[in-house]
Amino acid sequence: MVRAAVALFASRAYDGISVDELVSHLGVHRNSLYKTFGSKRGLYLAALRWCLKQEVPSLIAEIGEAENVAAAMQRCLTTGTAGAGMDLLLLAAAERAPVDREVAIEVTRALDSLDEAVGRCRTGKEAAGIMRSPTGFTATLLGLRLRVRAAALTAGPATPTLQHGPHPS
Amino acid sequence: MVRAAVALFASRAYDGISVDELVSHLGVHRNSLYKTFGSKRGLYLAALRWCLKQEVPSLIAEIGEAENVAAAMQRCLTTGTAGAGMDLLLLAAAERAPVDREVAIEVTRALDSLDEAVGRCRTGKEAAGIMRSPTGFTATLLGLRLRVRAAALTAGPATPTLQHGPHPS
DNA sequence: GAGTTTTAGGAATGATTATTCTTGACTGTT
DNA sequence: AACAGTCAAGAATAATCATTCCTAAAACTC
Repeated sequence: MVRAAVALFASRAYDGISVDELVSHLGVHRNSLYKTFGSKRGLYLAALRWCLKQEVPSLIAEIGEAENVAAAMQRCLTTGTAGAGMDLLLLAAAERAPVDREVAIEVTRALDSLDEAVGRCRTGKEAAGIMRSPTGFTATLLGLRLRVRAAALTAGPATPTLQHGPHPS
Repeated sequence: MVRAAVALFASRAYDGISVDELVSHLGVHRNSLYKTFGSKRGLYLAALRWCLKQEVPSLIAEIGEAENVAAAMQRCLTTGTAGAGMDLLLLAAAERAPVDREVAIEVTRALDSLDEAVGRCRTGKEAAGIMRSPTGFTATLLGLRLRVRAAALTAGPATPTLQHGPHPS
């Protein structure tokens, strides 16, 4: 159930998802939603936390197994659940974190974990060009995913998952 | 007037800004808003287009005058109106572009212009490490600004404009 | 200075929102 | 079989949303 909520909250902005849409797509019905999570925001926070708890270690593992920074980026952008997970992180950072302190805390904690993983990784010091800190890796990751999402509507809905990858070869 | 709309739309998500808030912060009153722009979305598009038309050349100029890629990044992140302008671009890309095709077209055009400027710049080929295409520069730029915004609420409102710059020295 | 057109200001409107309440069906216990 | 409690399903509620309409004031023309 939370997984379906993650997919919905990752697709559009928080205010663009109505409770009616949640209960119809989640199978669960209105009363249980409020009984279990208290409010729409409660469900959102639960979805965000569940998503980050499983997404951040997954991304860290991908980074650790990559042989260089470019490969790590590629892995992060193409790993299985990265689509919905990273989109939710992206939306949370862009539109909820500035107005919801708990979301901000959750988001910064996740991003800091990623930074630390990049710094610990043996490929961390390879990022010497423009990204002098591991923050740059995380920022580039989010920025690339952002561009893919932003361009999705311009070329028809038949666009595959990734098109603007960092290295086409 | 459009400038004030840019500042508002850059601060929160599109659905989080009500028309009441717009007319009270813009000085102009409801009737003229609908007479001039037709709808809330019309005003949003006008604000986005006005903002991009003046922001993108400004960023391109900053990139062109920088002596290396790191300096270009620093310039882009600290230039005068970059705050509101880049925040609006960021929010438009994250939450409006996936659901509004005209916004998507506007955003991708702006980002592609930035890419082209980076590629033409004499410092473009310096980005050899992880960003093998100029797209990486733009992505990192957006990602860094995204992190600053996301972390703004975690450490109290007294945080200065930039804290997570790419190189603290 | 009178008449006409525009403009401001705010009160309706109708739709949609998140949340709660009521009603009816189902389950477990004795 | 009878009763207590849980749960689903949707109707009601109160607020807010974007948008339109109406009335009065102001500005411009002649």
